[in-house]
Amino acid sequence: MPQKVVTRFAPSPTGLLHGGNYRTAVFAYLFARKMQGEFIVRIEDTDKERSKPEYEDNIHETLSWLALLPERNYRQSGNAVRHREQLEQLIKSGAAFVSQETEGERKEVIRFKNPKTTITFTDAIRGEITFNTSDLGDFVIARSLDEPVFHFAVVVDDYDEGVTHVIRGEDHISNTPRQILIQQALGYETPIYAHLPLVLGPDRAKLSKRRGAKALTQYRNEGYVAEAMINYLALLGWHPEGNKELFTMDELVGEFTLERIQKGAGIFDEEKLRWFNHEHLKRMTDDAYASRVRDFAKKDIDPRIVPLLKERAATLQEAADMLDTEFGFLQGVSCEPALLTNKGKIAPAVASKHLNALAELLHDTPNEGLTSQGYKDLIWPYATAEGRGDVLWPLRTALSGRERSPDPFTILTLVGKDEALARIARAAQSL
RNA sequence: GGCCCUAUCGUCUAACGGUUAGGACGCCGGCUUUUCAAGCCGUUAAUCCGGGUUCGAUUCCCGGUAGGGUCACCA
Repeated sequence: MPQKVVTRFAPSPTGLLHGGNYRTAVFAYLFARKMQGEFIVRIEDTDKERSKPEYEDNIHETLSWLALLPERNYRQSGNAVRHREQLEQLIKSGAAFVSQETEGERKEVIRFKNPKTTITFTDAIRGEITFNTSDLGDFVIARSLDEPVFHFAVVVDDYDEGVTHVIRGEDHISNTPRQILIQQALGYETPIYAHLPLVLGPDRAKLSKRRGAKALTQYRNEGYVAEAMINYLALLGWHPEGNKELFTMDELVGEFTLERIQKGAGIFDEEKLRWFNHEHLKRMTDDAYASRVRDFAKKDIDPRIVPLLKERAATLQEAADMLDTEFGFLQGVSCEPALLTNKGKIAPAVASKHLNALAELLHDTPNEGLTSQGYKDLIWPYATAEGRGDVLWPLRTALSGRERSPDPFTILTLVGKDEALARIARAAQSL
């Protein structure tokens, strides 16, 4: 029976993580699930100066938002006993030594004795990569027996946690040879490496907080949904066979392969993310959609407008905003003459004449109301005869009180005949 | 600078020696239209350059160029 696949996401909690960071998590998660293995998360907090609990919390929060749930959770600082033990062993075996320093912050650090050899490993995405380790020198693996440095701690942790596939960013390629050196000195098997292409910002530079890359949680705050974010991230640097682009998490798991990961870097494109978001929003059931908007906007939402909202809003934020703008007419209207006349383009007398005529037309309709199409059938002949712009603009603004809104027929079905008549009368009066 | 990685429309990408180089986002145009959206249709747009290999290169090899990564007592 083949060894069970274990992948890991190993971020350091030294800041808010961006899309590039989480794309790594997406790939590691997808691959683990595809192989029916385990996905684990390890918080690399060996840098005690810069690691902050709030960043760690943010990582877990984001991961659970994205539904990238790990089988196991670790914190690197929790493995201190093993680190010390393995460090001592390395020193005892002569593979590492305590070095007296003339520069730097400490008098003594622990260095790895570089065997000055050639390391070749097969990257699952790029193929064979060869390094000569000579120019690495005797690199530092710990500040002291109890303060291991990244290169050393990752090696021990990955081994102890049974990690079989190290899926990480391309920026780690040049770290790989020294990690392999440590593995060899410790007698560990080298895992399979898969170095992902970098995610770049619009400026073509590596995505970074300094350059304005957003924390992923910010997208959530801006009304992006996890389904869309996962879908977008998965397709940034990877592509399944065929032209399909919209996927659920389970579909992605089914299609995922390391072989189809891109080698070249990709740019994070918010426009495309927005499109994915809208598509995923549109695919939700009305109930699911309503509850998302309700949770996001912290407001109740009229179930009747859900289909309209779905069509118009690309993000939950936009939907929430429309509750007050495009759909604000549900709460009532106050109408300005300037709006009713489209800033004077329609003569007030003409507008009020049409409004009164429309009121008469509506008056004779059944009280239970018509469908949107029904109202259109009722009004259309009159509007066409009198000039659609002159008739429909005053009608729509009288009913909506807004420059932008759904069409008047739709509004009619939503506010009902009586309320509509009241609004029309009030508008006509104001002219 | 040394070492390493990479290179198809503006962007994300398909092609695994033979295609009019396909799709998607965006852009632009049209249709629809009372507004704003949405929707539908359409247009524009790419194999970095130079050598090989081959009957035939986006595809394989070499070189160049460009971009990126990395050279910490950060991860």
